[in-house]
Amino acid sequence: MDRRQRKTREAIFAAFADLLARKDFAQITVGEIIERADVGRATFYAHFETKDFLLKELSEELFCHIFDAAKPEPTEHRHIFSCDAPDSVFLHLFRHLQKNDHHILDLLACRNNELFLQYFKSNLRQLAVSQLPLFAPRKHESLPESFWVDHIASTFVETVRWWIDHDMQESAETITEYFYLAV
Amino acid sequence: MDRRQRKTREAIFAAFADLLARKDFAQITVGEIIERADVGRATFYAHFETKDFLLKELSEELFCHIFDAAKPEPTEHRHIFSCDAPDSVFLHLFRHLQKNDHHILDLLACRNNELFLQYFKSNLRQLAVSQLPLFAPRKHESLPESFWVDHIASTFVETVRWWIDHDMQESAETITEYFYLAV
DNA sequence: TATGATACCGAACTCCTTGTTCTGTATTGT
DNA sequence: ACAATACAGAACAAGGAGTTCGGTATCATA
Repeated sequence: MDRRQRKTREAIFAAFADLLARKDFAQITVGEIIERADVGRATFYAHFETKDFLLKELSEELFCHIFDAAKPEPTEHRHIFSCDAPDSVFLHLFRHLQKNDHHILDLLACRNNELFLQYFKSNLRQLAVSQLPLFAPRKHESLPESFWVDHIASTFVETVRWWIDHDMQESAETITEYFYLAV
Repeated sequence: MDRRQRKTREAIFAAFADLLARKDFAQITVGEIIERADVGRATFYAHFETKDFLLKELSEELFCHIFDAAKPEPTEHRHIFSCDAPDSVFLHLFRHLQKNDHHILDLLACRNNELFLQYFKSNLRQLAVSQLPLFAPRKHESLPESFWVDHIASTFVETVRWWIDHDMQESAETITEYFYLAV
């Protein structure tokens, strides 16, 4: 890709993420984004069809990053990600989130972004399916799998939100413990 | 309150709820609302400061209705609302929702309405606090209460959403069972 | 039934945001 | 050096939000 394109794209992403840390998605205007990104109006629309597509692409990029880092390698066996193992996949995720290196927390803290949540949960569901046997098999048998998977994904998101609302004072390990206790 | 005011207010609420069943909150314009409600533009703004305030007031009215119907009477004892009791408060809620008599399901199914969810969860948290001792005391002791309460409220909302997504084929009793198993 | 207050209608208006189109300029890869 | 392409920036049309105002209908009260 052209270096100019890359720089413009990154500038828009950065400006957008900055704004998301400050205000809700719905309140952010294209005018603000291009001003902060120092980019022409036509340029913005050459890169992103609409503001919603910008959020969509940003979400995809963020999750591609965080979930690739968290997913277990295919060569590894599942049992090392068991609930109490210190290197649980979810502990990895919580640790990754704690660093907030890609503004994911800002997107989660900001409300009015159902699209973002859909991506998050969609990725989490995939993860949950692979981890399903590790979650209390007793429940697993008496609940529809889709319900169970949804519940794990939702609980993860809500756990992170609770963490954010409490200024993330707990360690990633403690939060992981809460998560496993709740789910 | 003046009869004219009441009628106008109700017409706007009805039109708004109708539209919410069809499209997302963000996509609904004031023009559509007043056209469907057959009400003048200035009249709308005489009743509701903005479109967001309309959602706010509608939410308040809906929850006032549904939670007043669901809350246990102060004269009754808490223990009759125990987990397995057929007249659990949450079963009441699920039954009430199933009827969808006040368009609450439409508001839940429609995304992009974080404000509505805030009201829902706020009410649910109050309910959850009063029901707390009935939820697996083992967990209760090892988790912060606010986390626990949030988790119950969130799980309820997500359970309803799962129900909606699956066309509400399950009975209210079955969903209540799922809810208690998950939480 | 007369009257003053209040709610409503509807049109015109301003302001803001979105998304498009255009011209000229700068940067890229070759 | 050159052709392609990405950019800036301004001007533009379209549409929604919220306001203002003069005229009309409905209310409560006497």
